[in-house]
Amino acid sequence: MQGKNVSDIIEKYLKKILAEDSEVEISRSEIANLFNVVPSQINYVIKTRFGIPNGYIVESKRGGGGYIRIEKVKLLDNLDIINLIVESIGDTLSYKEGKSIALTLLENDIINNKEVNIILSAINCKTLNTGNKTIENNLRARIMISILNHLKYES
Amino acid sequence: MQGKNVSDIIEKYLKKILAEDSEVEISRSEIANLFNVVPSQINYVIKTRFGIPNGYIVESKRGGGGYIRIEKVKLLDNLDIINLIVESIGDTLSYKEGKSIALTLLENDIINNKEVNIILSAINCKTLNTGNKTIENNLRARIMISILNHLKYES
DNA sequence: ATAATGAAAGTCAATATTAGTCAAAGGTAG
DNA sequence: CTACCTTTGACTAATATTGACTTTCATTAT
Repeated sequence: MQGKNVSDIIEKYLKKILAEDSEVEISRSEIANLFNVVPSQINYVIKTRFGIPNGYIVESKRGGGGYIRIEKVKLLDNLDIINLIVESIGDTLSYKEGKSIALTLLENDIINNKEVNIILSAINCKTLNTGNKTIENNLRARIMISILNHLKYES
Repeated sequence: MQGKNVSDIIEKYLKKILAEDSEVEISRSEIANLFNVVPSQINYVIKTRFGIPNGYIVESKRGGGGYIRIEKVKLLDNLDIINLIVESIGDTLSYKEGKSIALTLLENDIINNKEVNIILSAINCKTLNTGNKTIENNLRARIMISILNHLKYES
């Protein structure tokens, strides 16, 4: 979240706009130029910081008049988004992705700060470590899905 | 306890900042350089002097713009109860036992009903099933202990 | 209409830049 | 001497940056 690397700065820039507008539409090359980075870094920023787990949906178009549009989704307006998140998990989940999901739930007032911490404790790398990363990620996915499914009915 | 060794000096340095700011963010290599030690010694200092028992939480990020952030947290007054429960768990925990722990926490106003349900979702038999009951119970113990440890403080 | 062209964005893998782990070696207190 | 703590460094892991190559789409030329 700090500003020592360009990806974080670009993330902040975009989120600042999204804090007011619920949607941004950018030209990849323009933004890349603005921050003096290679165009594909914009894809990197989007992929790592604006996925469904983070509460964003991204659309884009190539060719002439191309664009990238980032939309902030609201879980309360549309509980189906939780299903999207569950789908995006599939059967494997890293801690980082799990954390993004928990923070998205927090932002949408589905859980509070204490509950974020409970969830993060449960899916923690140290906690879930079994010596096998694949098994760990499968387990984390199952735990997160179980929690999400429960939240669907209780909130 | 005095500054005869570098680890103590680094500890003091960081705690002096934390006495005013409740949070420090450092670059591992910079601090290592500042005190003329190998980078991994910073990890040693953090591990031995800034753990949860000491009232600190540590977050970090690798790669470009990486950092280590140390946050001082406020320990809560339910410490004794939670410590007792943690000790009673050991390294194995059945779902039934886990459920009674969650209910004990509820009775003591350490968590609320929703939080009980989140915990139960996480330690559920179906969620944690790996085909091996022993492993499942070990895992459940680790998850519960991790959650309990985080319930000791506020962030 | 169809094909060629150019202007976007996407993918992926190599490289760079951090921090983490672990165990061996070196000190120090009792 | 022994047990514990500190220091060191080789190896590992995660994250960021870069650029060559690919795909998609609108426009222009035939």
